[in-house]
Amino acid sequence: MSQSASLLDRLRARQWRITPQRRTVAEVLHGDHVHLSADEVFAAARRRLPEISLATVYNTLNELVAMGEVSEVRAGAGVTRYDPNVHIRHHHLVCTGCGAIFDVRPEGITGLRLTGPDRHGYSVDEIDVVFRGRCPSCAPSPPARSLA
Amino acid sequence: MSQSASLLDRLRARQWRITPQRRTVAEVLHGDHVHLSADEVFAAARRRLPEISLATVYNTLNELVAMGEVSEVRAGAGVTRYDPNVHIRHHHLVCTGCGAIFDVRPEGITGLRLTGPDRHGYSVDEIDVVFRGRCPSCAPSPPARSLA
DNA sequence: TTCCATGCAAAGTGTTTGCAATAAT
DNA sequence: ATTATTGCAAACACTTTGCATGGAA
Repeated sequence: MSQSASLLDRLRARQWRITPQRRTVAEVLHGDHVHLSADEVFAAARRRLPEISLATVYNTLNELVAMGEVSEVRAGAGVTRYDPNVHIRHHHLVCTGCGAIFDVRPEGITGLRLTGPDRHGYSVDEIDVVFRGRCPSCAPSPPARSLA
Repeated sequence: MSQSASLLDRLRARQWRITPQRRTVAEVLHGDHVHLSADEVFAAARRRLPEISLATVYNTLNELVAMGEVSEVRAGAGVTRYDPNVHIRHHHLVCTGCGAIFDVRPEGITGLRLTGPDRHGYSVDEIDVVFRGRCPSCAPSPPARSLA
């Protein structure tokens, strides 16, 4: 269930320059079911290290993503969240009401693939699957947008 | 291959108030493999109707999405594209190099589902699948981000 | 004639960047 | 001592909004 080494340990192993700010961000991102937005990471980090700046949080998150230690999850329009669980292959279940996210390991995922013509000559590196629906709290069904 | 009725026809059927601006946006969005950003829609619309404003393009796109006649495709960081092909179920193949998008109908998609515990009590309304890779032009492989 | 859509420009988001001061190795 | 990181604030890209004008039905 848990990662073999903490994010921080993995960063040390990479000989990444550890600063109080980077360490704090890494600590905030510790866990298997964490999906925080940059602002949330900033808020949480600030509680432990009041002088940290938002720019540093963004810089750090971008570096973690570039290193492949954290992945970005696009939950919806303009909503980017950061997921430190990059070691266990998984996908996401997103609530269209409140934005809550769960990691999931769907059935049938192994059969997914693009056949010849549909590959369009691409080399496929990854497959992102996002299940969208309503969580128990936002229950009923979509807020029935009125239209036309 | 083609939609039974054009987007514009569908809008008329909905008794949507047709203005030159809305008609132009609908015309720009005509087709099965169209994935334009708001800016691109604006640029194309402007060629036909120079006095159209970007705000109107955004308003119109948002209304089309709310009506369910166009869907938003989140290709990557901050890139929202609009896809008028909402009648034929399909997914997307995105090039991580140039951002090119293709509609695809992957094999094995029907077996995809969340079993009990993984459903977390959600009612699942849709499943988005995005294949990411490199198109023939951006060929090789990822630009190998340097790190640590 | 009534009501709604438009255009404009200003205001909002969320994110990135330049640069001098500062800290990690 | 060297070199990279930080914080700040300004700059950015994208999107939304308020309001008076103009156009669709």
